[in-house]
Amino acid sequence: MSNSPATIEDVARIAEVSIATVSRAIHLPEKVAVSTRLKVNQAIALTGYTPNAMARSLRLGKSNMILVVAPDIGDPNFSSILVGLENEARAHGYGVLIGHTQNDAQRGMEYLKFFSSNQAAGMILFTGILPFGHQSMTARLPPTVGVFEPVFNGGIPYVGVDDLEGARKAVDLLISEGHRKIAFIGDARNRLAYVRRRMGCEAGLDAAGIPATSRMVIDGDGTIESGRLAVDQLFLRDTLPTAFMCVNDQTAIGVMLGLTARGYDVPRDFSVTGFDDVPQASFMQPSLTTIRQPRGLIGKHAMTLLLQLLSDTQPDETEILLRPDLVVRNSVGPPPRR
Amino acid sequence: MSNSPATIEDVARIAEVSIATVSRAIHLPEKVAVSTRLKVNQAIALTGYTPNAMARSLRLGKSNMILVVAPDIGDPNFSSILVGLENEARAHGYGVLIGHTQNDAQRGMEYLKFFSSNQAAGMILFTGILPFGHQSMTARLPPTVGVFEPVFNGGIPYVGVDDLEGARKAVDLLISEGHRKIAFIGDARNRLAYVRRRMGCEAGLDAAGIPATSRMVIDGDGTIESGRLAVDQLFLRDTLPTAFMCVNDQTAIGVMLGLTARGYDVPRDFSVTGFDDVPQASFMQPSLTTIRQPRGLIGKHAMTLLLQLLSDTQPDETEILLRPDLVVRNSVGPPPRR
DNA sequence: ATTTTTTATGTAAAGGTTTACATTCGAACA
DNA sequence: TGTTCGAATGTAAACCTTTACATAAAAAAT
Repeated sequence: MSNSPATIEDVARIAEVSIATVSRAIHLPEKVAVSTRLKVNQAIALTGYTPNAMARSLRLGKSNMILVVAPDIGDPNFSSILVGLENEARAHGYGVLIGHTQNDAQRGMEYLKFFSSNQAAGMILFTGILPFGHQSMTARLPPTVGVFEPVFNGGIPYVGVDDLEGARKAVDLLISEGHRKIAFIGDARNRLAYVRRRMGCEAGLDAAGIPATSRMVIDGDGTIESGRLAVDQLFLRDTLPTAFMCVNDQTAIGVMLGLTARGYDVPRDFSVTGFDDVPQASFMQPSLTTIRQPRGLIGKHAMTLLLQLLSDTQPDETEILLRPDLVVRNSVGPPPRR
Repeated sequence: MSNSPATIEDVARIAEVSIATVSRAIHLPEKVAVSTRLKVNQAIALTGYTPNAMARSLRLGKSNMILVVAPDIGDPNFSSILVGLENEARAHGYGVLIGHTQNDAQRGMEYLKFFSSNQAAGMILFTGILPFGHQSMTARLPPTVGVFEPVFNGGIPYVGVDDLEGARKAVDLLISEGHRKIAFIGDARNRLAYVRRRMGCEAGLDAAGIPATSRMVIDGDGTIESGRLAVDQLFLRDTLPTAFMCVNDQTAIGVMLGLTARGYDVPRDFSVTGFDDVPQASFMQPSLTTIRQPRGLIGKHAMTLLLQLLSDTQPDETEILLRPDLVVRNSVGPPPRR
């Protein structure tokens, strides 16, 4: 037992073969005679040999790490996807490296070092914006898969949820409860999620024959605070909605807090729906009716797609939209009779 | 512009120096003449050269990755610490690799490959148990720092919160509100956090001269469900407490749900305190009074400690206990008059 | 002016793999 | 028996750094 880790050479010496044979016994076992293979395996067991991944990566010019970049790794929405990503990666011998940008392009750029220095083979991106300052680099993009939002650059596959269908489910629930005056509370209009969710909402309203005059739209920035503000803005108007369909849970939580602060009861006086099903949603009082993102699955699919990309397999699809589920809780009821 | 990334040799050729000089210009700039340094830097800029981290690690026998192992990376408690860890690591040129064990020793073992294959230099461990099956491996432990709980093996530094002080703050609040009959709801008795928090609780009760007969203890497993069960168990007794001091927030949430389900109002009928300040705590109805773990700081300190270990500096301390803060919300009030 | 010291740079080895190519050996074939 | 082929193994180069050691040149000391 030496104190430094065993190398392929140690194994070769003990098995009385050349290092090439050891390497082959590991990676192309069918190319080496059964008897030798046995000797090699015994030697490996004896020495506790594990191939040095650095030497391997250097030789192969390929790393076995996947970089996962998110705006905020503390975000609960992010962390549950991470589980799916990591499981899938590990199952294929890859490790997961994480980074967060805080929406700072500078920060994003820093993570590119992992590619130029060969430390990562591919990237999972949680934001629609590529962390690239210079367009020039776009040419040498590492294999990348987007999550949640399509990446702002053609040709990058992404995995998300069918926003349109999800939004439709939410608005249909409200309509079926009898709501006719529905406000859509959005975040940023340039985000695809916004566009799609709003389209789903409008489609539902259209189908129910609800006139444009009964529809309201307020945009914020997707935070709890912006939900609160949206309520304030609406209360300045002469007509109020009976239901708030929110572009995400944070906004919905803000809306509920805003309504509660004004002394109203949800769902007696107003109904509220969210989108995402963040962990807090079930702990709100009342608990929030929302659309669930199948987060574990999203992670799994995204990683599968990336691994396909890395193995030069043409990926099956370039856009995977998973089916979102309506989670009925207690923030929706029939509109009050006035 | 070749399509393969520039190597040190490309830089050397352009700068008209040897590769050794380029390497030195990067790592020991003071050892190379100003004029040459300039030439080298220009060549680097021109080629966009980034050192190949694999070759570097191979040569140095050291990786620049830190493995972070947690039972569950989806845990919100975990993810906010991750932010602190990652920031500190990145600031020192290290990357963060993540893994989760689901409390499965087998899984834990898998992550050890990152060390035997030289892919990680050190480890941050979120559970008190080392992911080692064979004791024999203990000898060759990678540099490790524990978080939250001390690692079940002497000599491994750890960063956590002063449980005793935190618990004391919680129980003192309850006592100052007038509570005399206080139940401590715990998780597993063999966990150090349990022991310390309970000691803090008892110390407060002692100081207030509260007799043993007014103290109750129920143990569960730290989940929401076990909090609910604890309430059920207590209601089978002849004397009830007026306040529940819970070993963590999950338990406290369970207790609140259990009390609410029985038709009681918190804090009118019973007071409840938690420990941790998980994100949900502020969204409960009523919001939960609890002890905050300074998570970002914990992560930062843990990584600092590990980096010291890696640079062979004798770490300043071997146990860092951060000061926990009492977060007063709405789950505590005076005991009801009966 | 000569020797010694210091400073700047270069040469080459080493780190652990993988793999193209070369070699050996036995089996199959004519 | 001699030739050809295939299978199994070995040899050595390459991947890209860092750094001990050697060398050369310049500065300092005599």
